[in-house]
Amino acid sequence: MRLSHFYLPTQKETPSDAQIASHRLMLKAGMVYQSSAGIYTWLPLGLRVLRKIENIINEEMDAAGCQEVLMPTIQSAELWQKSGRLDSYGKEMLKFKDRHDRELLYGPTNEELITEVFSQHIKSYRDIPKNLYQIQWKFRDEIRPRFGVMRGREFLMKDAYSFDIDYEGAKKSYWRMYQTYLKIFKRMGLTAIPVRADSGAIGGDMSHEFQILAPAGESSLYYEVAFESLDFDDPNVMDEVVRLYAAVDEKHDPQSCPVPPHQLKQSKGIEVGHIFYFGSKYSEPLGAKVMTPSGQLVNVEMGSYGIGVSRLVGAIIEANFDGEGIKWPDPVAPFQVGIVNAKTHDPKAVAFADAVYEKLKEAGVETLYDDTDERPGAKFANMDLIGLPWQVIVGAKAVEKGIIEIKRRSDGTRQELDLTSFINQLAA
RNA sequence: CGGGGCGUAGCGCAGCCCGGUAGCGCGCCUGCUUUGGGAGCAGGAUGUCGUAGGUUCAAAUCCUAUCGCCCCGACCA
Repeated sequence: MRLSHFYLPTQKETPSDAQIASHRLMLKAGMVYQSSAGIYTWLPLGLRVLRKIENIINEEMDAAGCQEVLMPTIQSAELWQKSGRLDSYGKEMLKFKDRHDRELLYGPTNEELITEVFSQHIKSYRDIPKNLYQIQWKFRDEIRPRFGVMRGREFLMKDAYSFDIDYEGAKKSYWRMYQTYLKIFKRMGLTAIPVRADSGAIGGDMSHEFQILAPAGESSLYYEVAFESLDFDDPNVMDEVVRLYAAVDEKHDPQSCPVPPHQLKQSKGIEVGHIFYFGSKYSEPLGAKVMTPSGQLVNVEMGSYGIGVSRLVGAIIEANFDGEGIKWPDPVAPFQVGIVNAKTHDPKAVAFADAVYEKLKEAGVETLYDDTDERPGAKFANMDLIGLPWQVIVGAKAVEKGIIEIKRRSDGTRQELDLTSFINQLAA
């Protein structure tokens, strides 16, 4: 993509509304535009990151045997009456009426709807277990939205729902998701700590929140220091993770905590995922029953599994930035490479940079080519701000010797080499 | 929902107390110079001063109402 054709409204000055780093950087880097309190327009750069995150989630969910569906954002209030949540969910739920005076709502979550969808066709134990998920916009009318996309009113969420014949099956589904979540967050370059949690309005017995450690986080949690030295590539890591202690502060009782104080750490965390087991809480009132092998009709056993997709964009930035801007982990970066031609006045350098761009494109590398007439300093500052993992700088040596300068955004290291070597290095 | 703050050019702000018809920086446009870390000079464009009433000869400024946004708290993924 040529920058001259790309809509990237970066800003030099810090928007006054932004309090935390990720919010400030997302506005400065031209990723989002605030349309209302807690409601954002995603601009091209931000949307690319959102899509990267969605893709990782899709891949891992599919690999875990789940199937994607897409439910509507607007739901009938009638359904929520059956589950009893129409009133209990409270003012966070946005309700309105259509022209026929029928009450509708903008879905804050989808347990009711998915249960109905499921029970339309699934009647036998032979058809389960199943795990259906979607990535869809939700609306929760927060009292006070804040921190940009980290606590918006409208937000993109992956919500999955498992259906099993009995508790044993449901437990298996639960732990499969637990493991899948660790993989998903790891692929995004994050270390997520699964903490025991309250199940809140969703309800249920077994519940874990997945927290990213960050000072800007809104949750307070306690965890065993051993979490910090976990090797997530170790195949046995699951046993280890499950054994370790971690809890949100409401669930943490210093009296009964099994971990001695010197092995316990306290931190702020950003909740990026939450999984629940809730049995027949929704299947019973909504009549979702299946036949067992012995011919009995039983309420299906359910769990639900959320990931804050749009929140993750903010959370990843909170975990990866410096004074110059964002430092995207490779798997979620909007582009892998940014090309800066530092000699826009030199036709040979322009031709060289054009060629570099074409070759990277041919090699299938996602590239943003700053082909504008800005001065080098402005281009460098802009590249650092938007935080692409690699910067390719075309300067005097490119024209003379065919050597390009490569800057790694994450640690600032630079190397000089030819383009082919760089492409090979990317492929490795 | 309680407490506080702010709405003036695309962004950041001054002007308001003490009414006299709007300004600064960045950005944007033109020209010349410049060209490896957000350039310099010269010229230029851009405003229903959030909205609606009111007071006044005259309102960005004073009064009333209203809408929006932000911060702290409580609440929440």
